[in-house]
Amino acid sequence: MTMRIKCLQCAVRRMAPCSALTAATANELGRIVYRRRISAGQVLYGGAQRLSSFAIIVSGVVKLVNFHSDGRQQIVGLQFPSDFVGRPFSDGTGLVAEAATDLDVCSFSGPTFEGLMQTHSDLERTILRRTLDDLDAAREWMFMIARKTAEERVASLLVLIARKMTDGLDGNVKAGAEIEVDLPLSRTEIADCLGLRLETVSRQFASLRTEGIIATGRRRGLKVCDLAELTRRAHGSVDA
Amino acid sequence: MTMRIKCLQCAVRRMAPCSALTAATANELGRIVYRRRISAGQVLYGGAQRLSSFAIIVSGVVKLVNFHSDGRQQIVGLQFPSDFVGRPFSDGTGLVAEAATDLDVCSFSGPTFEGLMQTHSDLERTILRRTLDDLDAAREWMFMIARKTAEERVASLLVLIARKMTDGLDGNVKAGAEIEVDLPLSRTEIADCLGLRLETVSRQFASLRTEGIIATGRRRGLKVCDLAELTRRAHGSVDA
DNA sequence: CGGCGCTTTGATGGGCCTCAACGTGGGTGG
DNA sequence: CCACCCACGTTGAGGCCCATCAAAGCGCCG
Repeated sequence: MTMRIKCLQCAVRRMAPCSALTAATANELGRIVYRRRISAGQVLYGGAQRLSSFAIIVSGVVKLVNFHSDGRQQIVGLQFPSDFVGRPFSDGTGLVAEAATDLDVCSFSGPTFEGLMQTHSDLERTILRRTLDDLDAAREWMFMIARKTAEERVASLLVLIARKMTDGLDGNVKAGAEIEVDLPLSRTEIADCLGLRLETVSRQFASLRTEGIIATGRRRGLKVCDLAELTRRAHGSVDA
Repeated sequence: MTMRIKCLQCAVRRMAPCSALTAATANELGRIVYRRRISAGQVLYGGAQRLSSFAIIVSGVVKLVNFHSDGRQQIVGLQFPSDFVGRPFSDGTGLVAEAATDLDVCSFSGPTFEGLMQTHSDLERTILRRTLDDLDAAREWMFMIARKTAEERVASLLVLIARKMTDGLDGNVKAGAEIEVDLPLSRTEIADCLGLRLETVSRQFASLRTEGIIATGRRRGLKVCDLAELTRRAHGSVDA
């Protein structure tokens, strides 16, 4: 009951998967959820311990990393507030979900959540829809990595981040306005996202900066001065 | 009834999604399925017509292509016999599923199949599991494209194809034996898969050929002479 | 202040792309 | 039957984009 009330006040309620559920299922979820703060660098699932838990992000960003034995690595996905994080029905596939920033999440134990999925088909359907969207996004991202130039990739990612980090906010995102965000990723992580090296990313930042399209703050600060031009440089958008 | 009998004789019965269903659901599916032959180049879903249908591949290979307005394109997935082809709950995402070879499929009309998914949760669960596997595969593939060298990519794809095209066959695949397959893709399509240009693919074939690891037949013929070495060159495998 | 992590900038080289020409097999029609 | 064509594959030469190696700048914290 208290849980239900909390959910009504939740910052991501409109977009989160829970909003697509029947009242009965939402109620069940409310009984098993626990709110957690997770600090940057912690692993949500995967890795050596074969962690298995599920979460809905309330604030913060999660990165999905594909590690390779020889040291090469690739970030294969990013999850933002209201996204669902977890891999049902698997003991991990070499993929690691790691907090890129500090997080607030609604967390569920693995077995409990999977059990609920089997008895409540609306929950299962919601997860299926999310998974299909993730799959579409992954394939868009693949195109970006395989076929776009370094500038296009950096621009694409910045547009994505700018959009994800500002929606949910009040009408601050009026077209043409400058957008200021704190990047959730380091230069190295951006490079890991885009299939580039960090030096290349840095050079692309410098290039966009001298052209007045973006401005960079001290550490992870970013100001998008000309979103329209940045979008143009991206030559097509990605979705997640 | 006749359908059920046909299913019992189906070549992909063991691995296809239908085998994971309850008898009742399988029966329902049997009532709406129709067997089709599809010739290479035809579109299964996506594209201008916003086609929506679902299929289980009995024989042949389907490619999922991401087209871009400026001509760039990328193959973001391959589907082999027993795989499920379709995109539920969407009118297409710019992705096109196209027959890479002639196909035999069990086909279902879009709305009918989606309706069945909503009333039969075991079907929905099966599709969810498939989708999760596809997502894992897509992310493995992403790593390959982003981080592997040209030789590693070509070797990875050849290992994948050799495996997919020979399993389901009788014990022909004894370790160390030579494997002969007909490639389901042209050089251009292979390049589209791997984020390379066709000339680069051709050169990698030449290099592997002179080293005696593979031999190439007249057109699409391929003989893997040393699967162990080819696997080593791949530096890690991909799954679909 | 000095050490450390992250970012920036520079110099150089290599891997793959690009453009171009040639080879080859399969189908066609006179 | 064979000359012709066309799609596809192969091979070569050159150049560019990005990786690599190296060093210096900058903010942060002890």
